[in-house]
Amino acid sequence: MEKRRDVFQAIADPTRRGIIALLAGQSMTMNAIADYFDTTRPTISEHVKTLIECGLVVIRKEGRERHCEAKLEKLAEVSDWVAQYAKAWSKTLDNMETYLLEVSEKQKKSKNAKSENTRKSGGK
Amino acid sequence: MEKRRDVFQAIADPTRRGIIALLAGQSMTMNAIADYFDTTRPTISEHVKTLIECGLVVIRKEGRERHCEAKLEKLAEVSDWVAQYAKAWSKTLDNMETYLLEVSEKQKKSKNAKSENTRKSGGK
DNA sequence: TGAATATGTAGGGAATTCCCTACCTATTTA
DNA sequence: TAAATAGGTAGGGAATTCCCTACATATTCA
Repeated sequence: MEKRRDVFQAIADPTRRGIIALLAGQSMTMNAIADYFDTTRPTISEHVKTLIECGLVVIRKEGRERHCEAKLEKLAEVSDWVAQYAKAWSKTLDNMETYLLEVSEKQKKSKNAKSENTRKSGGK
Repeated sequence: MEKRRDVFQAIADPTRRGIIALLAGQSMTMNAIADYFDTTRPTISEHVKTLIECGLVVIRKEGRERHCEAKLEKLAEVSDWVAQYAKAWSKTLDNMETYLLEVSEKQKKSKNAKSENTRKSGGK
């Protein structure tokens, strides 16, 4: 019964991409997430579980609540995979480059004393 | 029973990602593709069909042969989706930026044959 | 403590996925 | 033209996915 739990599989489902979109803005409880969708709470719970299992979401317990936080570093696996084929479509490439440059410029300016990124949550 | 045929679903399958990897280098016939995998030819044929249906592959007929070509612009849908969350993980962001800059430099200047693949071999 | 709240999970059903073995058509070649 | 070659597709089976309705557990509140 071993299911395939990789990031590619995780983001294949539209509802899970929706959950990611929600959590990217702020962390939310299970119920709050479920309110955004037509499906039932248990179903959302399962989707979040899937996201947790592949490292895209972590849970912060707070009393009886579970606050779900996006942990989107794992999406790097996807962008790495796509990036190796980026040379095939230069137009999009330029857009992306521009976007990324812009974002990282902002980051470099705003944070100076923070340069450790050595996480090891679910790493492989 | 309409199946969901979107790019996210298409790249969720490891074999289909393998086919994309193959076709990114050069176009190949169905049989040639099938030779690279353990699965049977009909199975590969189905996978390619899926890729065609979501626009990642096109077919050029040549006699009784079907030459499959990668048409990876559609992957932009994926990279766009990922890019909107890129600000969340700066480390990977830098890698990506570096990579993309490098690639586009090559494009802007000229076509030099320089292939350093800093791929991580630890697939799964 | 008992009720309400937040969430997890079991069990199951319908649809889909992934793979296989035939079998069928189209094209090339002997 | 018959045989070989390239490829498509039907039919089916096993596993997985996605969703649901109970039901169970933990925490907070009255």
